[in-house]
Amino acid sequence: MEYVGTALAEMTMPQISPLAGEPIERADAERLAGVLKALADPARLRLLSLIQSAPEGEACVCDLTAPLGLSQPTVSHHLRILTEAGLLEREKRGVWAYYRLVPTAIATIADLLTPPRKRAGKKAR
Amino acid sequence: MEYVGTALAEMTMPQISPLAGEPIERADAERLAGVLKALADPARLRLLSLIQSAPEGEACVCDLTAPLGLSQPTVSHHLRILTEAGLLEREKRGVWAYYRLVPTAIATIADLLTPPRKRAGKKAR
DNA sequence: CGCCGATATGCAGGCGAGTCAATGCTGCTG
DNA sequence: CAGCAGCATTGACTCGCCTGCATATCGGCG
Repeated sequence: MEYVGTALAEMTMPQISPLAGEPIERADAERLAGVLKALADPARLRLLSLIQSAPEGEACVCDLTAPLGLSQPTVSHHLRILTEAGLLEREKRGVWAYYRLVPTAIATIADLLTPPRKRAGKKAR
Repeated sequence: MEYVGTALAEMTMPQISPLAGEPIERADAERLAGVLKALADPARLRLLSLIQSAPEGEACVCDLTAPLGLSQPTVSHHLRILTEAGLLEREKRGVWAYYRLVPTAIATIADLLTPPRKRAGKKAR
């Protein structure tokens, strides 16, 4: 399979109703739930954390299996889910596959959750 | 079973390592994943949205089954999960059970996800 | 005090998710 | 070019979760 299009990208542009104001639609709820589901796993949260705190902000699979205590296929599986959710990006250099965080992806999710009340400090969205 | 103690409450006080900086511990990852798992469901997202946008910011089960298109036991089940996750609070008045959002619960989750970089605008927590 | 309405709980079926072992694929390296 | 190392994919197993039906519980009303 080749990459079905980063659920986050679909929701970051067309403003998905954040968890505030009007009741959200079914489709919006399902898309937001989809991205949250990608986050809602201990192994994947640790993967994001590990990658982000890695030397260059990037890491390859072989660096991640040990700290997680999971098999290489399993780690690869989780990385795939995070990538398809739009949270990670993959770059293959030689034999290694380097993963890094998509810059504003997680912040976008946080913004979708946070009610608009009192958010004067930030750029007006 | 009677209410095992609002996973969010356990993580909001003792500063759970947010998804930034140091690699997060297994226990932290599991607790954060637990709360996110409560959020990562279309029906529950819609419940939160419906309750929040209800007249007094509160709603009883009988008002929620119809818009969701789910049976009453199922709605009750989801409300229970959200309550145990620390996202909702329940108040029983007469025959009805009114649910409302725990004020800063969702914002707390958003803060745990957002990296600390460039968060000058907000109060220094 | 007995019935009815609003919720909560138990139980069961079905589907999706996490994990690993085995295997295939690709690009280095000797 | 033959062998090896790093990753991805497949298949199978298990477990947890969403949902509905049936039932128990609790409060109000006639």
